[in-house]
Amino acid sequence: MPDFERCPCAGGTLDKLVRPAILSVLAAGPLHGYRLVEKLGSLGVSRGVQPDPTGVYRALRSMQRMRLVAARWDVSGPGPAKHVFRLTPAGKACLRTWVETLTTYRYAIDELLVTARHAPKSAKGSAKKNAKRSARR
Amino acid sequence: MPDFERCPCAGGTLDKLVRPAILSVLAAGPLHGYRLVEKLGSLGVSRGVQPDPTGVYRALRSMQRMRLVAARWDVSGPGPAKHVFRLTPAGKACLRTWVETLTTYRYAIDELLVTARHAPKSAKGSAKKNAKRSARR
DNA sequence: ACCACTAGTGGATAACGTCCTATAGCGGAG
DNA sequence: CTCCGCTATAGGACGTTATCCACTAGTGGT
Repeated sequence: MPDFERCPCAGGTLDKLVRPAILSVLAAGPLHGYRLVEKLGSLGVSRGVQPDPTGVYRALRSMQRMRLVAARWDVSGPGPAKHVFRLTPAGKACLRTWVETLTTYRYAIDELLVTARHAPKSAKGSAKKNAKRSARR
Repeated sequence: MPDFERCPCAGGTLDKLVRPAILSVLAAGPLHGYRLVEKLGSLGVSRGVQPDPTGVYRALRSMQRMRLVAARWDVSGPGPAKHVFRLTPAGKACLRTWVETLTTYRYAIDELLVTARHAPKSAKGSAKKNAKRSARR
């Protein structure tokens, strides 16, 4: 079997969870981008690896344009200025929508897993082409 | 609250499942693209709507280049020529990898759902910021 | 002075899905 | 007979999203 390192099946391209993850973390309280990245990295959704900061920052700006999060600059503490984000009511509504969507998505994956585990078993067990699934459809 | 019609949270962009879905369907036996699209549409992963044929065809060609599926032309029946695809052993291995990946992914979604449902409840519950500001750098 | 860490960003690229359009075979309505 | 519509496949253009690389800037340690 070939190496599936850069095949989507290896999971490298399964994403789309950055935004709901951000919203989830922000739901616990305002936070600035850098800490957010750290939290996301420890969230399990990231499977151990720190998410790309650029992606997080861009998602934040996008969500800010959508009024899902509001931002302010914090220059009080030490170090560089921090961009602190907090959820807006719209962001909370968005998160609730995400919960519904992800629940549906989870069901879809469940169903797909059942379908996937149905047939493939062994590499040569498909000698039932004559078995005819008579009814059906 | 704004309309979330074109927000990712509405689920319109949750995808990445076309490839494993194709592999799953093909695991049950060879099929040509058009029927495949129909099957995928009735699979629940598609939430009722037929997947975009172009996307399916492109995924098929991509997977053909990766030797995950093999194709032949069927001109025996009536109507236009049909491109019939079947899984290769590599394709079956890929599907098994997908099963592992999606299982992991499902766990990540579960965890994210737990996190998401943790805090947001009402719009005013986050009055605990003073509680633990002391420690931590 | 140099370097590492914190904090935030822009550019380029690639993957993937989606909309619109085009083709070819073929069967039925007018 | 022509037009229409369904089956079946495919290309072009576009938008979104993630990732890699490089950059600015503050702060403190060697």
